[in-house]
Amino acid sequence: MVTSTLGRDQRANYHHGNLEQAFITAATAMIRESGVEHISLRGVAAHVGVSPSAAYHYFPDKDALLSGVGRTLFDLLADKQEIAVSVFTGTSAEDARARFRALGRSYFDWGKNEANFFRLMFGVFCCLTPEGRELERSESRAWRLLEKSLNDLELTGAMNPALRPYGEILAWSVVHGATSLIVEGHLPDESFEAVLDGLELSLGIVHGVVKKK
Amino acid sequence: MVTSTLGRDQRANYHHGNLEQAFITAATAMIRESGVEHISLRGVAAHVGVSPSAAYHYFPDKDALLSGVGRTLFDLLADKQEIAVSVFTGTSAEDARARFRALGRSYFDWGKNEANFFRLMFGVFCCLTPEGRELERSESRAWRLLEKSLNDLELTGAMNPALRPYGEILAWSVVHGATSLIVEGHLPDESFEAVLDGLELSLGIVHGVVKKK
DNA sequence: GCTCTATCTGAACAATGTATAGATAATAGA
DNA sequence: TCTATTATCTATACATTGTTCAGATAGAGC
Repeated sequence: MVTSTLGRDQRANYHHGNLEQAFITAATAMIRESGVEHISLRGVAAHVGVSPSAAYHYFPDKDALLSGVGRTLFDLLADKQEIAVSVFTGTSAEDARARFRALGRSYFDWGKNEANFFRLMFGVFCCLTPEGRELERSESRAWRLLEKSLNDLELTGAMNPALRPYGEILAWSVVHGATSLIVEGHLPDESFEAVLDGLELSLGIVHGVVKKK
Repeated sequence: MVTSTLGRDQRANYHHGNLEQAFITAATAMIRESGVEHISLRGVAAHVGVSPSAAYHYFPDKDALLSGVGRTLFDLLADKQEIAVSVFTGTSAEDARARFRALGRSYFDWGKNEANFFRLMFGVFCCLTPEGRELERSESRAWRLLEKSLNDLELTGAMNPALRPYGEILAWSVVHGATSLIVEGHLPDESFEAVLDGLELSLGIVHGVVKKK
């Protein structure tokens, strides 16, 4: 049924299909509802239906498993953001602005609805190396979405060009900071829309492009 | 030597002076150089020179100890910020702007130089209740410093009054977000000054108050 | 069918958070 | 000053954790 060249892939089905993926999937589900701080390797193994030691054939230690989860979460967030942006397809300044807000809001919604994911991604448990993270940032889909959104804002005249060089890091900082502070309970939920309003105002107002309504 | 009315305080010196404070002090020192994720209650107790069980007379569990550390760290940060701001005493727009930057920079410096502290304060281990945190925010010295700084900016004409309602949450979000992202390695260190530049520009530019230099 | 190798299990270990019973020392009252 | 009391700390124990390692097992290749 399976050719010999697929032997290796087939052998990966030994007992549990792709056990590495099974571990990441189970860990993700358990983290989602309990938070990283309450996850044990043994618990994940039990959930997968496998002995704890089995994990060590795929991950050097528990941290590596959590980092694996983290990587998939960054991908998931990027998915959400791509979908959120794709809703607005026009080329007007209003559309560019809608895309920009959708981008920020999807980030916040993710943090709010998946707080345990958010805390893992940006917390102490997701030990991606600084090099790996730097690479990830420059290559990431989310970063390119942000770049594109800001380019649109500038091209449609919805943004002060003088602020363009600060665009990505400023927008990411604002949105990430507000999300973090709200998720951890330091600011009330309503703050996020206000922060978005303020950001939009402060980025665009010099051109007199006053947001409607 | 000690009057009977001080008996209770004196009894607190039983064996180790104020053991509760000793635990917090030791935990703080150990967290500072190793990070919360590597701290054990037993290790802290050993460092204090006391049996692990002794901790349970002052803290219901390990989390409570860490929260205690967190509370002192918020105080320490506020101290740093008060000192940073106090350097600039003038009443000009330039001074107001200098105070504003000093406030942000002291926040970032804290995060950068005391990354382990920063991660505890805003991470998953510092489980202050949402109510307590909300209270803390509105009452905190740091928040009042920020309020005052923004008032100064507005009064000296260094800031667009239309943005004043968003001032605190916007500034805190930007500075906290940039600090977090840099501390966790998602953005390079140099980003912070750029973010501050961008923030200052975006807050003030409508008035044509262009920063010198 | 036999051998080999990847894959997983079982048992073990040290370290951890925490509970409980008891020891110890300071205080209060006589 | 002696005794009883109470706050403070210790010793011990237990379940759970991450991790290691020797061995069992099942599938692949001949």
